[in-house]
Amino acid sequence: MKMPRNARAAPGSSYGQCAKRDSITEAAEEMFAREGFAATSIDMIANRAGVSRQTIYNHYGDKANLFVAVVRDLTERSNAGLFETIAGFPEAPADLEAALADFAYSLMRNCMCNRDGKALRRLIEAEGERYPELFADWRTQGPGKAWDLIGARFAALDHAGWLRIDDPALAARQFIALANADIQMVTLLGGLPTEAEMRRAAENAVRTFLAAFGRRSAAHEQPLARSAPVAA
Amino acid sequence: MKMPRNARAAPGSSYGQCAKRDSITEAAEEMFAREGFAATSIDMIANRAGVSRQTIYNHYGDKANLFVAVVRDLTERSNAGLFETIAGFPEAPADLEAALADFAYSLMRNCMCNRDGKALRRLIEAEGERYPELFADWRTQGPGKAWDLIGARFAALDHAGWLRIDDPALAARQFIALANADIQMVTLLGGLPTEAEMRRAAENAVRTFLAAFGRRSAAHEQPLARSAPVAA
DNA sequence: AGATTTTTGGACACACTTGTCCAAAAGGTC
DNA sequence: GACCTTTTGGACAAGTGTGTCCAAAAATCT
Repeated sequence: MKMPRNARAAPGSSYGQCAKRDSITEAAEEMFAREGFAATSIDMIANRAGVSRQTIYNHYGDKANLFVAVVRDLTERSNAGLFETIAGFPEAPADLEAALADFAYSLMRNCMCNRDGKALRRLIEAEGERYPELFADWRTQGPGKAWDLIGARFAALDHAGWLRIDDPALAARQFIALANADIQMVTLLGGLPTEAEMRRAAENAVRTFLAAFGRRSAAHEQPLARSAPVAA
Repeated sequence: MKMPRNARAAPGSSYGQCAKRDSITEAAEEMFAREGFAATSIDMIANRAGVSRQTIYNHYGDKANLFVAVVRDLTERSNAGLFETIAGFPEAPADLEAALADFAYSLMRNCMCNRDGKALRRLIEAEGERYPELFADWRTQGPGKAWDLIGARFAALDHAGWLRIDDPALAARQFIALANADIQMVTLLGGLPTEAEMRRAAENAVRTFLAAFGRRSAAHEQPLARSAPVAA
């Protein structure tokens, strides 16, 4: 009985099939991200997945095919995590600075600096120019929407009197960029920042973001007395 | 007569030699950056350089050797351009916002978004994790020093009453990060932003930077009347 | 248990790449 | 022109990678 290959959570019958498939994609994600497309051989993937080489050809037919499957998988998971994280944007926080720092932290933790985010970023940097259509989906469905969504949240905070923001999407991009300021060097060289580094990066980013976009009238009488920043 | 290979600008005799060498490194830089180390073959480089394959082996002996030469070359040129650009940091500008925007623009134009910067970034992203020692020099001699230098300039502007900055190096990182906010998507996918895009990115970045670190007392009486940002 | 499907390992052809060797050609120097 | 160096092209061996074929083994379904 031939089973459809795209049924992800088939009940019992194709359990083994999906397990093999998943172990293959997982191994391929790791290897492609670490070594790049050209430097990763099918045998390396088969080895890491604990699977015969032929099984990979049975499932994916082709190295290129496996690669696009990996990219699609990574894109879906990455975007899903992104929107889940955005859903936790602070609504009407008691402490705006702390709430935004928490949000920035979880954005780093769950999206930019987790395994999927790192892998996807490296694949995009390595192959994005040669195969732009491969990542067109990611671009429009991921960051494009994220900027709008976060921008909308900022606009809401503006409307509620917490912030003063003219261009919400720009503010969203700058918020993320500031969060990246302290960790870009780590991620660029292939590493992942520690949780403490991400915490500090989030705090530094939000302090500057609020200095630029915050309304100073409410609780902070003297804008001069900003707390001393933590060296990164 | 055996000529030393490291004399870059030897007078007349080895003119041809250096021309060959340079055309090889130039071609290798292009190919390695575009295709990655593994996917670039010596024949492709020889072809692009208009040189026999054997000549490459005569000069560099090894593919790996050629690669480190490329990285070193790129690092040197990139860092030199970086410091040259930093030397143009505004001293006592009549219009601080315009001056900083010009500086951010030339930083993008001459460092982050030129050919060398793009090539180096891709090589680091692709091979930085596997060969960290290859890029250790770049990291300490390039961005590490740049942050300190730019930070010192910011500190001077603070001291002169133009800005209010607690952590100069952090401000430098955030300044660069803000400049990247609008162009990171373009560069990530392998492209280079247009000059107009870089101008707008610089203006957006500096507007937010000054909103966070600028002294509002001087000329701007009402901080509410920020000019409308330009959509990117 | 019997039937069906998937998986496995190994052999295979084919193409590509690296790095070497070498003799002929081209180029510059005195 | 004679001398020396570099360059060239081509042949070559060794290794590696891709993708296919196939029969035996294992797993799964009924």
